[in-house]
Amino acid sequence: MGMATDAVRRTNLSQVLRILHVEGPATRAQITAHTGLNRSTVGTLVGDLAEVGLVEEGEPRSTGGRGRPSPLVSVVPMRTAVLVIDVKVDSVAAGIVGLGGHRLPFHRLERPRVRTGIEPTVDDLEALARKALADLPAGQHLFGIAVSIAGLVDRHTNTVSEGPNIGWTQVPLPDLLLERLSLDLPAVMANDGDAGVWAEHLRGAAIGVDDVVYLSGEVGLGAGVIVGGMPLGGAVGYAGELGHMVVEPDGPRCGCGAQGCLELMVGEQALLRRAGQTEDGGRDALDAVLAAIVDGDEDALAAVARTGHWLAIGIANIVNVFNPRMVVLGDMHALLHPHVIDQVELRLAAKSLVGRRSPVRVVASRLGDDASAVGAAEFALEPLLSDPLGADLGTPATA
Amino acid sequence: MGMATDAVRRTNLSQVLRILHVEGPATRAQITAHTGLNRSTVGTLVGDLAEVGLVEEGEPRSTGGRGRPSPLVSVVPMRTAVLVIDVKVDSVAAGIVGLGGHRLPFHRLERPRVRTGIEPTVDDLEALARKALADLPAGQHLFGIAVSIAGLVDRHTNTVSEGPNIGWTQVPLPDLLLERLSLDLPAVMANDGDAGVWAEHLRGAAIGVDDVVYLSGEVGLGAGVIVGGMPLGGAVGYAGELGHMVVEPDGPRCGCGAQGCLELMVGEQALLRRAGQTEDGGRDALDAVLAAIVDGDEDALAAVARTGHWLAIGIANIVNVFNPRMVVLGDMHALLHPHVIDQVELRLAAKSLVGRRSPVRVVASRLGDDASAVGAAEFALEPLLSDPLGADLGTPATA
DNA sequence: AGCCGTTGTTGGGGACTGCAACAAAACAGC
DNA sequence: GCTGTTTTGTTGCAGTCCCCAACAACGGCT
Repeated sequence: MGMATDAVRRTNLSQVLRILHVEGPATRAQITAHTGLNRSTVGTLVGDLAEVGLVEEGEPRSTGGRGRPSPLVSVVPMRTAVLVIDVKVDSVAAGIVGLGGHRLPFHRLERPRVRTGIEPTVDDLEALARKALADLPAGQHLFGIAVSIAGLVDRHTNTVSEGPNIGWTQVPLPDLLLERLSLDLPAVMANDGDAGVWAEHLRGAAIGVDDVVYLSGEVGLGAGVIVGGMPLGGAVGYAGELGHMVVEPDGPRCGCGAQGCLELMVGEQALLRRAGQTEDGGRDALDAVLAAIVDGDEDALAAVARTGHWLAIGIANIVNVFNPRMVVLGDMHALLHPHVIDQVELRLAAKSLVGRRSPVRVVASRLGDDASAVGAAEFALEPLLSDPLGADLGTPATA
Repeated sequence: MGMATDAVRRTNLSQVLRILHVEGPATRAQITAHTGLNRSTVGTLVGDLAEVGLVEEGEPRSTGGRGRPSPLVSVVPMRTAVLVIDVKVDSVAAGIVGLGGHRLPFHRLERPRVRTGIEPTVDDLEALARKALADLPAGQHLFGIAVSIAGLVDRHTNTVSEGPNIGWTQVPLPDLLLERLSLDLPAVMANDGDAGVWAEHLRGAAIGVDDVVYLSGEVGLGAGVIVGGMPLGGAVGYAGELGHMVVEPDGPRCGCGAQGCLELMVGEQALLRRAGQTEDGGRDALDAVLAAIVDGDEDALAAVARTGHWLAIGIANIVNVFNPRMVVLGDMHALLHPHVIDQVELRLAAKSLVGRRSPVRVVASRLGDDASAVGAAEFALEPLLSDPLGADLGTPATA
């Protein structure tokens, strides 16, 4: 891979667009300071990006300081957008996310927790996607489609290799959807944990933190990891299945074949069972447990403490493995955060080789339910951000 | 960080030197094919590198094919070298490693497994280092010093934050050594597992494999991880402490404060205890157990099977976490490899969500004892490889 | 009103790579 | 033994991109 001079231009264009995309509008002067490039260079770069319609210039506004006012440069939010599909266990959603992270309200559909087949789900997704596409003003460019799903995703083939809690195998979901929608667009699919941590890293609780682990308990335990600012993928994209780390070899059997996987010990079903609720009570049962905790109910407190115990073991392991600066808890575990954080921090301080020496912040998610969708959208936009002028900007929507 | 045109030159020089360093001598034509750069560009790049003495040109030699013979370009092995110090539990060593991975025989000193203090060890290291430096022909350039050590290494401060099996805390080992040797050189220090996996990746069992985990059992369980071709470091360099992943929460107490850490279950002491040897028998006791296995001794076989059981659990966890293409076993576990591989592969196929779908090769180390030293040397050479002309080539040795 | 400081713009220069033509060196065939 | 072919290294030229310096624009401050 030799590097030619044109790679310089590509890299610099990419950097400018990425700054505007991630950090919001900025003046040319700020871009200059941020990149270290020359004023004149930044000028031409912004000009090139403006020419293809990716960015635009606002009116010069006085900042109160001296000197010539600098116009704010910002991305054109909906000029290029992606269609996002989010497949969770308890709900499915679709929406439009534009450059700069601007997003229209998602269309979300709660659904019963039965192991439904593929077809009914795809039906739902198609309907939601059509609603989302209807939001897109005619003439706007659709750059791609992004799917986030709770399951193993083979990133090379864009197929769901298995959703242990959904019951699918080898489903080329993006292809199915594109066919249903009669669209021909680049597609990406990501595991919900991988997408979630990327979102929290770019626009959530972990902004500026380059080593993060995200744990998000819905029915299983979704997880995602960022090391050195880059998503951890592994050989085929299966990395980060932290929920299937065995922490109790004689524990209950897991659908994955092992016994005592972390997700069995800290998952929703375990908590509900410990609290005396029906395991499959879903969100209602969980709310009941949380209310009981607030009321000081002893059984509920004991149940949460038990979950906290295992969560602390799991996080301590994770800290020893990844030495992150931050652990973000999403979904159910975000709700449990205030009730388990003491246990977790105590264990990190006392019983974790790495946690004792390298401070770790354990915080709740900031993006909540939307994290995985936002992250998937960012993955889909990546080709555009890497090569702003070389990437095909997509066709104007004509639906 | 904006990219200027000079970065192009730096990158291309770096790439050419790296090719020669890692893959050995090559013709200009091969470099051209490998980099995708133009013939003329490669010519000037090689010329620049030759001018500062980093590479040299051999005689043109006919390859038997048609066409003008191309002279082999190769790095000048000992022109720039690093002094490597390797601190293991059972031995310490020092040696010289030159560009291209060429190394003079290491000076290794076995030592008793007592928790010796810092001073005696540094005395030994100084003596070994002086022997190693004496190997270096006068006039050769010493580029830096590299230390590999079995313990937590803070990569920002170059200190040993703790060697659980050595009993040190907060020791700035490279500084101590440089002072003893009256040298003033750039220093790097690395955890033995991190160095080991880097070595196996560049010059050992994992060449060309970009997602690798290395497990090396001496007294504890050293580990190192490469994800996407880059070493896993984490926030301060403590990542990869896989030996302190808790796999048996009610298990024996570990020096780290937790119970049931993996290294307690698969480490040398556990094996010796299970086999009826004294726990601190060291290499002799281990050899006895290995011999007993070959003889078919039932107790020994049972002991190894028990270790294999836990190793399989540990590796299955690791595979779920990292989705590697390869797991390399070093030191004691390399010796155990033939006796445990079946258990490990069985578990990966049956009880690992990721292992079942993404093939993992579990192999024995190829570099053995020298892995960590070789890897540390590569870390020390990194600045030179990244910026061949900008890096200070160091002063000619005058010892 | 005039000066100052900051910012954007423009023209020239330098560095680097790619391209094309030419030279060098060995093999194959007659 | 000679010539044509093939592969490789080298040289001069052109294109691209960034940096630099000078100049212009513009609002605040005195």
